[in-house]
Amino acid sequence: MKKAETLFLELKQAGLRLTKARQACVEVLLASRTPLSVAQILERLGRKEVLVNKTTVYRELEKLKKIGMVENVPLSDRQQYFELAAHHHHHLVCVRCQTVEEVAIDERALLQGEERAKQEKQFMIIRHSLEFFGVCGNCQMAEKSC
Amino acid sequence: MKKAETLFLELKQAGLRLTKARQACVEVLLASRTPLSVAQILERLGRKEVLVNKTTVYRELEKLKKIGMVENVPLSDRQQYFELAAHHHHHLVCVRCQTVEEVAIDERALLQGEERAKQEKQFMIIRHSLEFFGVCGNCQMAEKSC
DNA sequence: ATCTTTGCAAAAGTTTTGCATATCC
DNA sequence: GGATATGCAAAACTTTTGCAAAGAT
Repeated sequence: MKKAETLFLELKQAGLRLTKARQACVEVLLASRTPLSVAQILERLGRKEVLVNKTTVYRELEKLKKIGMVENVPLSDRQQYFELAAHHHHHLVCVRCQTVEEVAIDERALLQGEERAKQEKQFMIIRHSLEFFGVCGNCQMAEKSC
Repeated sequence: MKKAETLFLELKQAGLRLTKARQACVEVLLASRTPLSVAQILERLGRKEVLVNKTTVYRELEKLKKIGMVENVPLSDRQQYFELAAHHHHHLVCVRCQTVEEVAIDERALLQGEERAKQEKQFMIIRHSLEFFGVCGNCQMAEKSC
């Protein structure tokens, strides 16, 4: 896993200044095993005692996306979720309790799909997103006991 | 492809009444090759001269989802996209012009991922969602000419 | 007749914008 | 000093809710 210092260096190389808010946003994303919503990021910034306005967080994430450090993860249609691009992986989303876990996948099949997109549709693929939706173990148990 | 009549029958079997609004929503989804947002559905209902309130459309889609006829497709984090479950496939999204195309994929790799989720994480998988993001042929050409 | 469905208006939640001020290099 | 970044308030969007009226079986 990339260290914070490495990411900060990338920021400077991309021409972004090293501000408190920016560093803290990156640290929060780096420390999270799962994608985060803006609300979650704000909450975690608060815990670090770095008070940042939500507008700033939105703008910050937009900039980090632009330089390719952060990616959107379409877990929900109501709200954006973000993760470090370095964290890219696939997700297991519980439709009951909304927990998100990671799952390993053989990416070869996806590459095959990307290849087909390139050849048949002249698409230049930038990234993909694969999510599984279901019910986690805990929620299955909770349902049984009803 | 399923015909509208078949779907209407399924509605009745699920205990949903056959109203104008409901029929028209199903027809619009059936006629579309790509997932639709609520705004798009409203617009197409308008073209069919079936005037329906947006609240109704939201509620309708919720009911159709509940009986498994419709699915959410997480193409965007800002707004919901819906498609008939019978249309399930994978998408190629152009990040410039937002066009959505379909792409064929060997689903075996996904099944393998679902299997792993079941065994390692005790997840009961309901569905998956796979999207590719990139730049379509048209937009690539448009960019070159700048 | 009854239960379902609908429309409307208002509320709630998320994201964006404009502008003045502060901060970084 | 000059460009970048930030906070605040307000606006713009999407989605949800409550309730009374209309429609389907």
